[in-house]
Amino acid sequence: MLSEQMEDYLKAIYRLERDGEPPIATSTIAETLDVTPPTVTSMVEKLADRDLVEREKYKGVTTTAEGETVALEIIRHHRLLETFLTEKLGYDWAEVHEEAEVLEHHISEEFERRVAAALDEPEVDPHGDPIPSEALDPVDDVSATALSEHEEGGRLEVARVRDRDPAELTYLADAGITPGTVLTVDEVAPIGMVTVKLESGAEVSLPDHIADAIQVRRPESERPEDGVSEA
Amino acid sequence: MLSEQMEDYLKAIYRLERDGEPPIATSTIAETLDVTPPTVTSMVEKLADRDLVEREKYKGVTTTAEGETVALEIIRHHRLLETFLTEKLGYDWAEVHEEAEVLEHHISEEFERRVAAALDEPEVDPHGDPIPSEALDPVDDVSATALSEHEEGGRLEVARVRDRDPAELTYLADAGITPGTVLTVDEVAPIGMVTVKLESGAEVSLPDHIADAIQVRRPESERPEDGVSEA
DNA sequence: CTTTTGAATTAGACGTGTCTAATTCCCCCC
DNA sequence: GGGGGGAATTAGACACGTCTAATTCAAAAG
Repeated sequence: MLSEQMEDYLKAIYRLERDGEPPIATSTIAETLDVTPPTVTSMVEKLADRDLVEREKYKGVTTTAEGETVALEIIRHHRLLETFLTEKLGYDWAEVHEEAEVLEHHISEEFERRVAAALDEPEVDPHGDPIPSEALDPVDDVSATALSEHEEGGRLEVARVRDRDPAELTYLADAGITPGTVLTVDEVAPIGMVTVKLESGAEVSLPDHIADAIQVRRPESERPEDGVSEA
Repeated sequence: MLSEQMEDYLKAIYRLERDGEPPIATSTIAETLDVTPPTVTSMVEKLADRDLVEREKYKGVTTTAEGETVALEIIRHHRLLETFLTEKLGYDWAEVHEEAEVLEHHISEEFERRVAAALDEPEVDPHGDPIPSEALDPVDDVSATALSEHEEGGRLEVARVRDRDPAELTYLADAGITPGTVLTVDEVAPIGMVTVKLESGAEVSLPDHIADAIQVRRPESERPEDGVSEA
């Protein structure tokens, strides 16, 4: 699992990228998170080791697709929580931030889903900020069931990998599967597994529970920008 | 603040005390929390340093009144969360434990109050276990307002200190205020402060926000046992 | 093409929570 | 009342996230 701190760094870097110009400087991150620059350097090294950010020494960092996925996930948690606290628990909208800031790191995906459902899949939080959607538009799950139905054989682009377990993210990344990867589903091989073929020709077999985390779309479809700003 | 781990140790020790015979052995705690005995020894030393447990070397530990307060607080969080997840988010009662186990360490007192209110101050959780009450029976708050009204001048016993910030707990403990302490409210001195007099004759002035955390009752009143078992 | 200077990194340290291996202690049994 | 044996503690290590102080780098200024 990613530590709470790693999630915070990723979230901060992602936000800074949207405001200013990437790459993001060490000192900027340090100020944002209220830590010293050496601390940022060492944390950023760890993030880079896990391919969550791209790092150029002395220059700064940018998030990778994978890092961005994590950041969006946390931002989604945050905004969903703010909405929930306001709508369902009667918090004043001004006081939800602190609570959400903590809880965003500790809720499960199950909790996220249930809260979103209870709120009727909201698209903006009480501050009016857009809540990053769980699924990015024309999206399916690469899973035995979902795929045997309609996309089998077709070219698909990985849109997101909805998984917060870095062991699995790393596993997928090592196998060459990250957001942006184009793949085809080869067959719905042994029970409980899915086999996909990458553009490189490599074939990868995945257990269903991992395949389920991969969200895909048709390669050429437009990608409506996901508006995401300050929380 | 207490770490998540410290809270877990306290909760475990508290529970073990209720089952078996105190003092609780190092090895018992180790098994419960799935850590090694040396780890328990070192953690227990820290807990003892903060007066959250009483320790007898080579014998074991028992919780102090202060440690018990923390344990009960966490257990209350846990059971309130289980109830909330079940009632309001449609979780199956069998699957709430994991989620509550994590969240119990991260919700604020505000969240706790609002959840309890939303559930109509429940007294048992979905497993049927009693939810430790926020206030112990005939209880008031030692705060400027609460006290200027009815208990001014009377003898009061400290029932609980509802505060999870150890800096404040330590501050109070150092001042001689812990559960069981008998005190009188001297006057509602400068604005935003409360002055209390201890049996020792010492006078302590407290800012309202700390005084608010102290819950008192009349000294001789019965203390109906707070039924609390497994979660 | 130097020099300067401010930012970034390295070096070395610390507190927390954990571990394994070594040692010490308590207490029961003969 | 001395041994043994099992439990507990000490010793020493490590990963994490953080810090300060020292060093190195890069890019702008001359």
